Amino acid sequence: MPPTPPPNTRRKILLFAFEEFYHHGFQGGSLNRIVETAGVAKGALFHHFAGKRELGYAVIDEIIGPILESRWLAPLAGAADPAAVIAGLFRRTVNQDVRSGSWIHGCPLNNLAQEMSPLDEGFRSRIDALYSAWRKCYTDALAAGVRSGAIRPHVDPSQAATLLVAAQMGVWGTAKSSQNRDLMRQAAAAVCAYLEGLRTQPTLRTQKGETP
Amino acid sequence: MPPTPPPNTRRKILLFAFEEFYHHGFQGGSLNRIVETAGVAKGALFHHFAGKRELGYAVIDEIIGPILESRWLAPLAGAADPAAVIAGLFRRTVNQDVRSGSWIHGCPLNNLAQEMSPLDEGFRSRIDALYSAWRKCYTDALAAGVRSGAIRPHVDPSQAATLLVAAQMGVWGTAKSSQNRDLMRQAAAAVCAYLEGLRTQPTLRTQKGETP
Amino acid sequence: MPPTPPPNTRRKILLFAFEEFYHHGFQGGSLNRIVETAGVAKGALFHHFAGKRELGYAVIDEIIGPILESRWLAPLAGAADPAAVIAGLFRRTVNQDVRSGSWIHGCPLNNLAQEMSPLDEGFRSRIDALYSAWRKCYTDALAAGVRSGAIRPHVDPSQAATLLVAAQMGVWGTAKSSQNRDLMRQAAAAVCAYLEGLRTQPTLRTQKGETP
Amino acid sequence: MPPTPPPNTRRKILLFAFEEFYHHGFQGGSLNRIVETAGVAKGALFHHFAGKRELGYAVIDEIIGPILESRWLAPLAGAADPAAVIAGLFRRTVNQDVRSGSWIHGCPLNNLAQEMSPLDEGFRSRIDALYSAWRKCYTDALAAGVRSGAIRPHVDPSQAATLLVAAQMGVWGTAKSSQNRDLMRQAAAAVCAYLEGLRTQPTLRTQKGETP
DNA sequence: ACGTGCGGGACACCCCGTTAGT
DNA sequence: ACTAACGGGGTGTCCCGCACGT
Repeated sequence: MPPTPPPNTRRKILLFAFEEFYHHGFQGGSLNRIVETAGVAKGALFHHFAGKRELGYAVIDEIIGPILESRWLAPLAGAADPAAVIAGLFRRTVNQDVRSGSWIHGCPLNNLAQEMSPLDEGFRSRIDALYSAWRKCYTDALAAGVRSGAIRPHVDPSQAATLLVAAQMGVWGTAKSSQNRDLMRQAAAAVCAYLEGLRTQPTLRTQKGETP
Repeated sequence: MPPTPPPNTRRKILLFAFEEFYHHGFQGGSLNRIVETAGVAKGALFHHFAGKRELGYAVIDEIIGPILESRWLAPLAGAADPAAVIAGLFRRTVNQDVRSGSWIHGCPLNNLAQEMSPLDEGFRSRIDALYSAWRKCYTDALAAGVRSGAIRPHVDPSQAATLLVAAQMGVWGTAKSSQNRDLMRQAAAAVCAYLEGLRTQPTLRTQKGETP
Repeated sequence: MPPTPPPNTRRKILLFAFEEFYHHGFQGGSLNRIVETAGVAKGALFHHFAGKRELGYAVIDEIIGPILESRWLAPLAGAADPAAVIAGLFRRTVNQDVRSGSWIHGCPLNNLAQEMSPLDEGFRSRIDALYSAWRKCYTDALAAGVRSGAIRPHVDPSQAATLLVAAQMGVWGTAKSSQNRDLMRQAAAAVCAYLEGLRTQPTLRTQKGETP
Repeated sequence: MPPTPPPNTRRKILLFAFEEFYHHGFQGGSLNRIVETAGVAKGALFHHFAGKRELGYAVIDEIIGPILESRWLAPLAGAADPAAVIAGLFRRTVNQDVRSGSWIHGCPLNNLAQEMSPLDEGFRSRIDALYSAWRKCYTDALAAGVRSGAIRPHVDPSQAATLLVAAQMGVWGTAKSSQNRDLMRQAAAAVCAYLEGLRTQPTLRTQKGETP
């Protein structure tokens, strides 16, 4: 076990590549800029990654995937009231993105999805795998909710999950093109209202993480 | 009456530019390819448009805007049952896109929105104007429905319109990254189910243009 | 005799072409900019001039030549004390150029000479003709001064004229690259001192047109 | 000790760039021609220089500056009779340029000065620095001559230096636009006569390197 | 494991010139 | 006399990728 298990050039490149592609798109992103801002040489990049495309793949696998897992999937584990938890995630993430300013750049996964899915099968399959996992997570949680009685019985978990993921894309897309905080909040509120309609008892309105 | 029954090079460039940007994105789109496939010279392109960016603006203004108007906005004029009409538009357009194969490339407007909104204010404002018009059209139609009794009274037309437009983005985004016809249809069905929930009397399920 | 002998598009083009080439050089000058600022169409330019090169020739023949004649040559006609008159012209023109701000761009004729003489024989011969006329004018005036006794007898008029024209180039060149008014004035003063040394009697220092 | 006994691509590019700009001007010079004649790739050029402008800067700093130093400045170091040395430099350099044929293209520094000084501050300041050094060198040498008695006491060293540098511009400018060897020699002779007038004792007329 | 120098190729841009037409 | 549309070609730029070297 080395003291610093090398300065981990590879990880550094990945992080700056994520930023670059997030801000300029994949095609518009520049490897030169990445290595410059990361403070490493071109050779280092090509030592760790076979090319620009493979770097993009790695960004999805090693950066975006884990973010999705920790932000959207893990919090749902064993949720008693899945619709309420999902609504809470929406509200919390919207607030986080508005505060951090990253809401202007949209959702990293959706950005790559829209830009690269039709152009490269490697991107498409990786992105699709993440969205599939996302839908499956929601589907399972909602199905459990139906069984436990927290979700209305007539709800189709799979269909609702598909709509919720699609709506997530749409909410962040709306934010990006409108650059209007209120509109983004309104879109998120509409999703929350839809989620409320899935629940059995229309209980207390507010979840944790609300902002004034 | 123009001097020559115009060969309308400008229009030809616009159409091929739309195709190019639709298939490769704006940043990935190549002016060389556009003039090559359009069969015009570089000089002609730069005679009609000041540069790549202005060509992109013109594509939005003169191609995408009218498509949006004729496909999604005009059919809603004076609709007695707006939720049903919107649901019909969804089903019809999904079917059209699946048949034409264009569903793989997503929604032209959404593509540009995701790629260019944060990078260029000219793109952002034009795209936002179209989405705003879209939302306003839905809002007005739903509000009229509330007044006429076709839409449930507790529905917030503006919020529902925002969700519907966001969901449209999401449906086509889902299609693009999954390249799965059934998933796209499921997403569209979820939107239609949501729309059904907005209506006062749950009448006969099927609109024109349904496919199994 | 027409009232306005057409709006004289040709003349307008010439004047704006002179400005353009004066400010951007001939190679760097843009015909598009010329016709744009002149408010005429490309066709008009190519109707009056066979091409960029011929336009440049016409600028020399019809704009720069007359300016040279009226500013530097005509005032010397029949001068009793040629060295004093030439010195006065230097001082006056330096002051004019400093006031008008054109000193930063140097001498229009010298600019074209340096840029185009080795590249195009048409330019070179026209420019050389103007400089030859300039030198001949000085030579004749100095020779007359020698005969009249205003100029010291041992002075070689031709050699002195050559030096004076060369020094004029150098003064304006110095001004352009230094962008230093004092240095330009110092260079002009050195030329005047040289001229003073050509005169027979070192009389009163000041000529007309001095500035404080 | 560099890794490989360096093929010194950078130096090769600089030399060919100097030639290109000397013959076609900076704006008229073509990077394509430079890399082609130098036998290097475009990428190599842009690896060593940030762009055309920076390449031009480097040509001034690394090629023209040293030439000026070695040809005009260094020979004056510790000259006992500065006016005679300067006159000798003029005669020698004129002869060199006539023999090599480069006199047709004028003075590389003056060419760039006339073309680029008003267009780009980076060029202007670099060029001005060289001319300032040139003037300072002459000024110091003449001032030393005044102190040692080799130069007449009433001579203003600074003013004379300014005139000499300006005259150098003019001599080479005259050569370029006239393409007349005799005229160039006459102009140089006029400068030498002027220099002779600065000296205390009018000694033997001829310096080394005279040609008929 | 990582850095330097370099290879080509493609890109957007824009320019000068022409032609068909009024 | 004057114009709009158009033709190609050339420009500087810059990018991705590789082959050495340490």
